[in-house]
Amino acid sequence: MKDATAPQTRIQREKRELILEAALDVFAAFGFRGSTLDQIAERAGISKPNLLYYFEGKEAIHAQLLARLLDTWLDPLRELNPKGDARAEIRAYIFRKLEMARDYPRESRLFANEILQGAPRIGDELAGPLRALVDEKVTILRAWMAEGKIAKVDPYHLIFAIWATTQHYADFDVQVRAVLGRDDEARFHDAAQFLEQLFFAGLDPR
Amino acid sequence: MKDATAPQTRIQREKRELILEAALDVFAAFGFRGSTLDQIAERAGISKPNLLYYFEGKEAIHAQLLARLLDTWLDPLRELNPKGDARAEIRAYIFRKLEMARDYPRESRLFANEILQGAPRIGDELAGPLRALVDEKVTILRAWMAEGKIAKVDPYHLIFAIWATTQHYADFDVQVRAVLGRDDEARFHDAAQFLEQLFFAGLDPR
DNA sequence: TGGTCTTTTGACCAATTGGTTAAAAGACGC
DNA sequence: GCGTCTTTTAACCAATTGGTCAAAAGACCA
Repeated sequence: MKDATAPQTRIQREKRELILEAALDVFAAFGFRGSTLDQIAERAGISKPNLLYYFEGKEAIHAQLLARLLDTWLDPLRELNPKGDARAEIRAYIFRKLEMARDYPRESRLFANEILQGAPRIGDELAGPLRALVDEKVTILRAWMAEGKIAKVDPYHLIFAIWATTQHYADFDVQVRAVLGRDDEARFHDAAQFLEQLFFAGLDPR
Repeated sequence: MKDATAPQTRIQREKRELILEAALDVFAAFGFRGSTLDQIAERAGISKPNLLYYFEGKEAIHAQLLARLLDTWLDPLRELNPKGDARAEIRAYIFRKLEMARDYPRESRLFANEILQGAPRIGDELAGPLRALVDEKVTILRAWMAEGKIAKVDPYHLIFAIWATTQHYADFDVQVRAVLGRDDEARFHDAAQFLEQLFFAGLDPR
């Protein structure tokens, strides 16, 4: 085995998935260097040599997780439609990002860990595809601003603000929980409502 | 030596400071588990046994850094003055936080790493003093909202949004740089201007 | 200059790390 | 039931980890 390309049997696909699932837990919590193969193997319920039968090594598992992540992470931004209504499009983008923070917090933390550590493994991805996509969407935002559809603000920092405010609920989950109280089920509903107000009205009293 | 309480000689104070400085670099970049004493010793330019002459161990160095951090991290929020002008106070708070992200990015990342990993060492600090401080300031924000000084929004999520948007420039620095281009010196100026607009007017076209 | 206290380090240690190997145990078609 | 291929693991391994120790090297003052 050990060939990552085209896993064949059902059992191979399942085991690889099982390992990636366990690895996501561990890498998201401790970062690449802070995670160990023993931890991952134990969480996956298999032996370490068995784990290494399915993946070439620690790097390979991490790389696979990052590749998958990057593939879907930017989907919400890609969907920003220049032909749609400006406010509706931005609102939808914010909500999609917030949903991702809610539904895929481990992926968000995996990404946060990688960036915090200087993006040693996805630096090229950031400078290339990510930057290109952002530039493209910034053009759309600028057009909307020129048409008077939305306020004239720095479009780059607008995107950063959307990333920051939404991902915060995944990455800083422990802090949010500590402040709001143990299990606030309305958390994401309240966050959505707040972000809507913040981005579309600011703190100006009406 | 090895007694953390009351370091006496000048040389002791300097060496401990040197070590903490090096450790901040390393812990901020790799998190607790991803950092090694050899790394820290090398960056400090001393031998590992020498490092362990000044600190009890890896935990002790990390604990000291966190203690220091927590002591100053919440200062900006503490300064939010209930007797001041609502908008001016919030604006000042945002700017102070942004300044901290600019001037102390390593501290911000150290904190981010700790939270990302589930706050195993400062969980009590979050549930205790942090929560209490936030609750206190939320009361002030609610009063301002009742007086019509600022819009009625969820005050907790408002604080989260300020934390998220400002710390983003320290924690996700690599990503910000990759998107904006290598060395955008106006970055923090633009960020300040944008945040002012976002929080005090939103995206409504004027 | 000698004596004491502080500071520094080379040599070492047990535990853990990522990873290998060879052989055992299953799975599966016949 | 048999032969082959896949899957699993016990037993290792070299390197790195956090940490110790005893002795050397400085610092400082009489």
